[in-house]
Amino acid sequence: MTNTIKDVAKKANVSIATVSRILNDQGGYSEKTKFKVLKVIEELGYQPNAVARGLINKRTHTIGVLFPKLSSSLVTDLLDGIEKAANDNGSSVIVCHTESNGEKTMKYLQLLIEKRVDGIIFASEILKEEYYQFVAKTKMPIILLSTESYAYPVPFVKVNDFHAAYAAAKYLIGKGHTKIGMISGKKDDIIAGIPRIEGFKKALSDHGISLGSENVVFSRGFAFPDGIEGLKKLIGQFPDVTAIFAASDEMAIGALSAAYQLGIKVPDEISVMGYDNLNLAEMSIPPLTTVGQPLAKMGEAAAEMLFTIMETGEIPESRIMPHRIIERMSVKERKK
Amino acid sequence: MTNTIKDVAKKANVSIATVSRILNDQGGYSEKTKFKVLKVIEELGYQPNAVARGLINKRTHTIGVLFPKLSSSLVTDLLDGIEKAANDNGSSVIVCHTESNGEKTMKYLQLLIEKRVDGIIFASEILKEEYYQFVAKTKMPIILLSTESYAYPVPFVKVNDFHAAYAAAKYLIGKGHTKIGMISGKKDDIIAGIPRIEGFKKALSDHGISLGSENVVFSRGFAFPDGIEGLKKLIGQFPDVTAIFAASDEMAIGALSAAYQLGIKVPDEISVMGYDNLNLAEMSIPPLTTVGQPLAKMGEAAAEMLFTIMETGEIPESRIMPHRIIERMSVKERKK
DNA sequence: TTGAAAGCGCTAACAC
DNA sequence: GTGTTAGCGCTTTCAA
Repeated sequence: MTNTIKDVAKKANVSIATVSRILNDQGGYSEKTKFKVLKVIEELGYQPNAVARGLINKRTHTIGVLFPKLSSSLVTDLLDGIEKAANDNGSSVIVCHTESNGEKTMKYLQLLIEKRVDGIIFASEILKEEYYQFVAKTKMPIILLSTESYAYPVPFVKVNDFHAAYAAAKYLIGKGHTKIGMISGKKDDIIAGIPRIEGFKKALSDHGISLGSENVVFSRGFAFPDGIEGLKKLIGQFPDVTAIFAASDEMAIGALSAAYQLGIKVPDEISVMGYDNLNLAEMSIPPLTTVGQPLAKMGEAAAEMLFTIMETGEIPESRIMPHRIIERMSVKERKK
Repeated sequence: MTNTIKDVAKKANVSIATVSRILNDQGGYSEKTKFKVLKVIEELGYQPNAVARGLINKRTHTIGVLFPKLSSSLVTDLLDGIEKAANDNGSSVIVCHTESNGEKTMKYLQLLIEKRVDGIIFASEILKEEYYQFVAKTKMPIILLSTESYAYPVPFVKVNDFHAAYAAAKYLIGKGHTKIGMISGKKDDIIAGIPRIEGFKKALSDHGISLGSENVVFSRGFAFPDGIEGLKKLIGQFPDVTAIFAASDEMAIGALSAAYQLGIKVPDEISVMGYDNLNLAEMSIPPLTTVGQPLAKMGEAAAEMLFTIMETGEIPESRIMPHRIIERMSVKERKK
């Protein structure tokens, strides 16, 4: 069995209180005792039991993160930031993979609550009423990451999707394009779907570019195959298109692939722009021009907001993180 | 404050022992009491405290995973499998990002031990003596994932890199290539470096293909830029090369990019083969032929081995997972 | 079928 | 400076 504070106390001929004090640097002991105790700790290879500490301190130094899926670099980059901030604050992170499944999500939420994590980060997904009520009841701190709630007062950190999409379309217009299409994600996704579509449309109409139903193609999701299909469909309904804005990098890369298959040269014949700035984006042929979200920073911010809540008890303000156009090689200036 | 078992007991007019029994389905109570207690639990929204349970049961239902980096789909796929298996076994997973840094690794190891996780998965990195001794002392179960130790008796799950590289080279030979180059990873990496290089060389020599120092190019790591540089260097020192085996998919994709920049057509002029079968591999242009590791399955296996240890106390056998050639479009048959 | 009480490993209030 | 002791929220004997 592993040694406990009792074993240390006994072997050092002091009380457990003294050992505890030394462990927590609280003062109230002589240098001599400290030295003696530390020596015994060393000899015994004693490791304080964080579970017992958590029970009494009501602080587990653990936060929980819920993701709809794990295998995507979008998630990984967010996680990277979360983990970094957590580590800097002496906390660990438990990852939960919900598969966008309501039952699984509830199960995980319950698990995290039972484990008494210090807070929860809920990422990249709609916060359903059921979820919200469940955690609100426990008063556990929660932050939304890369998503937001219109119905509940939960602080979030994300990019402004409308503005970012607007900026992307504007960039394309600035490059001389007027026949611009969009491969959008899910039409009814109120976080990553609608705002990007609306931002795109607004940019076109603000710049006097006419726009019909042929300009936008809808998909089932935001993945690679959706981009392949998207491009084919778009070319079919809008043959004049010279530039395409895809609602995710994976879709943009799918579009690149489809274009290649069809013998369409990017960016010479068609320009393609993505959204996310995943690692992928610099590895594609040609490297993808895209609108970047500072994913790692967003993850960090979310975790830090959680720590703020724990320390101050105050609910922090939501944070809109800046997006940025990342210019690479997939968009070409179009001569008039 | 959240309710405790005491509150439930009081409100239901029973002892906490009875509530505990009902919570744990242990029997020894009437249906009537059970019903009454369950009702109170419902009313109070009571959530058992897993921390207190962990303290007494000496089981936290949490495992820790150490990764050198988080932002790579290799890791994500492994994590995906680990999370799945953990969840199926009612456990959570804590992720730790070591950055291949010895100090950080030790700190994380200590953290996990203090948190009394049920076991540790150590992934994709050399198990240093210091690490091993530290966890061995605590008798905490540990599994190596996508790495192995020649010095210590720690069970592992991984692919046989030598065999896999051999298979890749043989595949290229089978396609009629005789001028075959390799963009290897780190020359002194005894897990992912040397075995792949040796497997590659062995395949060539077994098939009567002469082989000099110009056939292999070494890199600093296994990343995208290493692949770009690698291809350029290889072409420089081995201009006749018609097929290239890269020691990772990211490097292979780097090679694809470099070839594109140099105006070299893949697979028409040069065939390229990768290693890992990441998601990336099917998104490249052309889609990448590669040797696949069953990453998610490997993660699952590692987690399951951990649970086996906890249940039986026996150290399970290491598992060599099967590799597989994934044929896509980046390799072309060469006519004699 | 149920309850009282000890104790998991630790912290903190109080006493000396 | 140091020790004693009462819990944190739970499980588990032992008795009744």
